[in-house]
Amino acid sequence: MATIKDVAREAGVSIATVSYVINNTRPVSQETRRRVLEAARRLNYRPSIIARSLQAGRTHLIGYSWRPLPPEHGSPILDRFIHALGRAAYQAGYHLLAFPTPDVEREIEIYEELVEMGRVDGIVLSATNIHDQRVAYLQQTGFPFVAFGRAGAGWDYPWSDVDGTAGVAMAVRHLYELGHRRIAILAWPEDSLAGQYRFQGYLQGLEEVNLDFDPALVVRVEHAEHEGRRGLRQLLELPPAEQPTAVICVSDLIAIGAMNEALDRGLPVGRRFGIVGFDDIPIARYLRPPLTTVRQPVDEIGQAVVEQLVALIEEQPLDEAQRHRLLAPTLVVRASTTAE
Amino acid sequence: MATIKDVAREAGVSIATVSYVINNTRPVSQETRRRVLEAARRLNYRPSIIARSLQAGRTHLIGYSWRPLPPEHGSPILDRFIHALGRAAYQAGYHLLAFPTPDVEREIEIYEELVEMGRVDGIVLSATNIHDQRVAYLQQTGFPFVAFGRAGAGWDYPWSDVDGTAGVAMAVRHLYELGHRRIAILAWPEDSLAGQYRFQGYLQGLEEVNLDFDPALVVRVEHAEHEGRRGLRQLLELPPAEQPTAVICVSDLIAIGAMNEALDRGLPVGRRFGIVGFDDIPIARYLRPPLTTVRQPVDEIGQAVVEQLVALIEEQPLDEAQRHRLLAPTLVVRASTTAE
DNA sequence: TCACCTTAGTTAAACGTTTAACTACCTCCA
DNA sequence: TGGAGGTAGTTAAACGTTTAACTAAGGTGA
Repeated sequence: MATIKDVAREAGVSIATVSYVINNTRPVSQETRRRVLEAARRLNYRPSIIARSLQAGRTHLIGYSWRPLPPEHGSPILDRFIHALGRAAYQAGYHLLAFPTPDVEREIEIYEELVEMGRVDGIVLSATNIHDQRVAYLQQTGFPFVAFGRAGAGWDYPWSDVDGTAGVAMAVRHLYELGHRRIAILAWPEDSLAGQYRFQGYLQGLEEVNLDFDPALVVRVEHAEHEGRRGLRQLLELPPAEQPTAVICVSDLIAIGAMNEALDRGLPVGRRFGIVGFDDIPIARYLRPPLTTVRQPVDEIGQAVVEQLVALIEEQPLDEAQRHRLLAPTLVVRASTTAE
Repeated sequence: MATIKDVAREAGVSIATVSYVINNTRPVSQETRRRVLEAARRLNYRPSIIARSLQAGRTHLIGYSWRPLPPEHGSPILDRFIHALGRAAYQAGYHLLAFPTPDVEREIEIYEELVEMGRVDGIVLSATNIHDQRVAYLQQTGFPFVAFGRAGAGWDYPWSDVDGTAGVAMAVRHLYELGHRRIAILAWPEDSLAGQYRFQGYLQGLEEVNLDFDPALVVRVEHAEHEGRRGLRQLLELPPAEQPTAVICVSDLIAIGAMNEALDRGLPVGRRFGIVGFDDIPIARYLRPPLTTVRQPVDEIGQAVVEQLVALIEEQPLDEAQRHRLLAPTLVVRASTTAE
């Protein structure tokens, strides 16, 4: 591997001159520049990124970690998010260091290691929770970080997020327009931040179309298929007149559970009994019936968090609109709400 | 951020001594060692990984790139593979640098950049194809790399792979035992290496159970849901007596297409008309009916390729058994072949 | 003619480690 | 008594860059 020294020798100049030519950081005479460039080309020279990093105190690496989920869940959104991050990072001149964290206990150690060894310049967080120790740690050390997902009360840091409220409200309006008047929701437990916003969208949607809120139509479920099933069962235990004619689910996995339960019971999923998911996971369109769902703008979020993080790292100021970015989801209408 | 100099000053020794203590690389007296450790603890010292990298000429980073797939496909296996790689890399003292490559044209540039700047110590390839320019480049430069997926003819490099042949043969036996005598396969085009091995498993399975090979029962399809549908349609255009009673699909996505088409036509998917997939994607178990499928041992493969790559990087010899590792998949039997 | 500026280049320090080579001291035994 | 050997530590070079400070040469204006 050729170094700057080799190029300097080959071109008959000092290494400083080579550096100035390569980085275009000071005027160099035509002739010398030509010789240097020529020598660099001949030797196939590339500056060592490590030496640069040491000198500059920057690695041009951004870290992203995710928590392992049981394989039967998959984590389609975060998977797509990794892709989006990688792409966006590359465009910004960075690379992505991706590390799955083991158990939540040892998680913070890994962050400390990465930060304190100077492995990465900044960190992207996702799936933050209310009292997130990673946030506490990073905030306290002043290390650059951003999150996919809004900050909990008491925190203030840059984030980008999907506007779950708008997404679910859209779903409510969609169902209302199809004639539904008793619309239920399978929501996450109250300690889920993202779940709260989506639930707000439910309330907001009901208000927009002038429907009364009925607590009996809200079931709190965990993120699992069998929980979706359980949620629907619980709704169907209501007296017939009080049963919903449509159900909004706070994730596609839950929607799959609800749909499976409905179909098992012979409910006509479609126009008469509507089911809406959230995420638009890749197979949503291939389910039977294909699932109407709220699509998260994952690529845009990846792009947004990288922009924010790079600004932080490079110490460019962020105004309020850039610090907190809420991206609009889209409603993808399929047969699970429209099939006759 | 404290450096080794700070620790040396604090402990009243030279930086060399600190280094020897930290790395346990030469005997140091009890007392001095105690003082150094104490100082390091007080200053919360961590060796800079960049400085170490520069000195050692190793980054302890391994690169993994994947090609972007259209979002309606998802790439569940490669997604799980990233997780597995990250975990395995961490355990081996490495980190994972994950980079999606843009168009195939500019792909090779990115590899050159990473390799020649010394960004990573080694590279993991996946989805290699017959005349893979990445393989050609890496082979030629002698840079350490391994692949998830076997080498094409003419190449020789370390790889780990799932034994697709065994997996499909298993599926054939399973269907045979259920009483099927006309078993079809929706296979990938012939230029797919992985597809070839799976197809071999089909032939091998037929032979094991003494069934004749019928070319009419083989349909070549691309990796897409609508291709699975098309494949099944084509099979059902055969005269009734020649139609298959079970179909093995070379991927779950194709199986989903085949299953959707079968159900649309009122075929009783299950014991009487069996469908088998390949991959065991996360939602396979939640399909209706749940999909019988061949599960790829993705975690083990991730582990295996990292072991191979680290051996290459650290110049430990690999014997033949370690150089090429074929991992057994498992057949996950669900209702798509057993439901009454 | 001389001081000063400009231009084009070089020298050397710095980034934070590791490690080979060296020094100083002590102990041991012939 | 003195050399050999061992122990515990230090010095300084090296890894490959960037960049501030310097030098040398030529041009310019008073």
